[in-house]
Amino acid sequence: MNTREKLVSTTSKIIRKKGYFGTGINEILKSIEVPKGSLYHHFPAGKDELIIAAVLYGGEAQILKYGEALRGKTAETGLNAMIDVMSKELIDSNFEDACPIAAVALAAGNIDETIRKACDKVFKGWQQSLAGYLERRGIENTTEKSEQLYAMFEGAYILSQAHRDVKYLELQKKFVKVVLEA
Amino acid sequence: MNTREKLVSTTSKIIRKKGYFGTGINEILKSIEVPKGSLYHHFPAGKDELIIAAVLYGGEAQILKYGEALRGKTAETGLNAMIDVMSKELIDSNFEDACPIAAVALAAGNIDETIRKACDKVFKGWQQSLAGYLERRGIENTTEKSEQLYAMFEGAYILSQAHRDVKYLELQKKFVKVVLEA
DNA sequence: AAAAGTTTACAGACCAGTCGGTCTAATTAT
DNA sequence: ATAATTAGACCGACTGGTCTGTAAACTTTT
Repeated sequence: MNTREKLVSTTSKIIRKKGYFGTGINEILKSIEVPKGSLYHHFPAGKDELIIAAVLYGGEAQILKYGEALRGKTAETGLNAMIDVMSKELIDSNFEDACPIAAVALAAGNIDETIRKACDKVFKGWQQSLAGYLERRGIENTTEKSEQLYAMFEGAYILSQAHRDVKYLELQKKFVKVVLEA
Repeated sequence: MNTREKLVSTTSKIIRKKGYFGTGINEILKSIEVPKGSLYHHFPAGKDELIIAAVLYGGEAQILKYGEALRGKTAETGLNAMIDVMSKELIDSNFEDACPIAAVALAAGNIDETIRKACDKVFKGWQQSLAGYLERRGIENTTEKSEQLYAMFEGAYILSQAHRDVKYLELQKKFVKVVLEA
């Protein structure tokens, strides 16, 4: 793993815990023992450029995880497996890891517009990927339903994190069914 | 409006835009021209104590707004009015204001536990208030449905903010119906 | 193939500015 | 008088970012 990759993956990790403002360059560099010069060599525009790379990287990592959970299953069992993946992430991180995109997106209205666009792009990628999955299973109105499912999951994730209890995510299994049949 | 109230309401405003880490004490004090000594007189424990007060204050303000939107309407039209309130908030703030609680809750796993508990308390208050509202309209399974509705709204709010388009919130109107009838 | 030049990557001291927080003094209200 | 509140100078730690410099790996020239 080269210096650039280390920077991006570590930033992605810290972002999930502390968001844009809470993630400090010095903290990142210290944790992987990379000097500042290297950071500004790979990311001349500094923090914001690094954050954008981390957002895209985190989004990609997430889509792979979800894709694996969905693969080869019916729509309902696949989505339930995806919910289990989210629950596991929360529990494994002791409820410290937020959704990697939401963690940044929440402050996005007040930071550089290019960062918001990166979040937007990742969200859209997730949604389209899910829509394709539903389409392949002969479901109708896949755009609308995939949008709705992501909204539900995103909200349930946040509520579960705040409560330190995955019950909101579990509840989604019931309503996944309702949405698919709607 | 006394100094304490000014501190709390201003902090609540800034929190919505920048979250816990992005909200600086100096910025708050400067914007309302209050000296530091006053802050530490009213909130001896400093930033965290102020943030908690702001979270509770913001939660209370929100519940009043929503209550007003719901009042005297059927469940479905009331909830649609509530969705409109959220959309209006986003648009009026140029998509800069996040949900006042989510903005803090997202980092809550990594800051003082008492702050997370304040977020939790507000969320629970919202949910119970909505459950009571549904109950009074003769709807069944009100606990589960109010939890689900808040998860949906929370997620739709975040997605709408990231997209700078209230279409995700609008979409909820369709699924409010579905949830109520489930 | 050797030397010279050029690019890429790593390294960290250093900077001005800001952070949350403390402290003492002055002012105001009771 | 006494307590509550306002006022702001000040502190060390930390922020993101700049700067100069080194070292190795490529080309290019001879």
